[in-house]
Amino acid sequence: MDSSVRPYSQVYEILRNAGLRPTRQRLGLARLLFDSGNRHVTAEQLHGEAATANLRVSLATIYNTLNQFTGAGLMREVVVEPGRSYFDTNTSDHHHFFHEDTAELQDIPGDAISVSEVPEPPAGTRVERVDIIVRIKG
Amino acid sequence: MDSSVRPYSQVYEILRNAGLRPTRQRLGLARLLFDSGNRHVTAEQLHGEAATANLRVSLATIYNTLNQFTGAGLMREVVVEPGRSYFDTNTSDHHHFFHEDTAELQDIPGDAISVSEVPEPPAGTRVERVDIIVRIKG
DNA sequence: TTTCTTCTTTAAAATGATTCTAATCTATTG
DNA sequence: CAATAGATTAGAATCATTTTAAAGAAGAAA
Repeated sequence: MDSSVRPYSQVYEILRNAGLRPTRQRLGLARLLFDSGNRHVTAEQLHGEAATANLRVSLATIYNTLNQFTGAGLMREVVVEPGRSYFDTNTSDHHHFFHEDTAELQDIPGDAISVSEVPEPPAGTRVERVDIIVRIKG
Repeated sequence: MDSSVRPYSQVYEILRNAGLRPTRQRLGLARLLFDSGNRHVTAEQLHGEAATANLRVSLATIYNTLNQFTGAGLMREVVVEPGRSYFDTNTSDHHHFFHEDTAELQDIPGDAISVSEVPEPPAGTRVERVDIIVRIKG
């Protein structure tokens, strides 16, 4: 149980359970994403962090991985701005503040917000998810 | 008060009030947008409609116009999907259904939805707007 | 009207985010 | 350890949107 090995074992399981091969790049990215609380990242951001962490990963792989993680339910995609995607490691039922000045996303804590009445969806459809974005300015 | 002139007079005023020169393309687009109830359009869609209506407008002008109308408060931009922008002619306080299958936007009628408690924004910020997207599937 | 100035439109190029391609690697299985 | 199925990569391609610079139209002044 070497201390340099332990950090990997957690994300290793996450990947196995998601049916994704635990490759070097996926393990590294998973560690960056899941080892430090809830995170909101763009592909470019994560690419930069990977470089800083001496993890060589191409941008294409960042996109693949982010999409695979999202597909596997490990992350959620949050759309707040045209032309940029944010990925959120918090998959529980929650909503967001979006700082229009800094383009940063922030979780709205706990039950600090909720919808009083989810409206009846049009006939023949079902509600998949409700997204609330509270846009704020400095 | 020729019937072929009347339709223009309404949008003419809209543009004047917004401080935008009533050019041929802006008048035409305004008519497509505001003359038939609330609409949700993408730039490409509007470009197609303009062509159908024999209004020659470049795509760059469609984008310019949509952004100017939005800046002037005549429309609202609704972000639901990465990589595509919807513009809504309904600027009143309301929210949306988003059909994930057809990628169509639909207004949530009247007060059929509301936020019970808008959470306290982080210190030093104010709430600019609250967007609710109810994602539905067929 | 004619002219002048300013704002608009436009085609085409540029940009930025994301996806695809096809070749090269690597994890897993036998 | 060899075979194979899946993953990674650099670079090209794509798509929506913005910019550029030049030509065109609107408003104001004369």
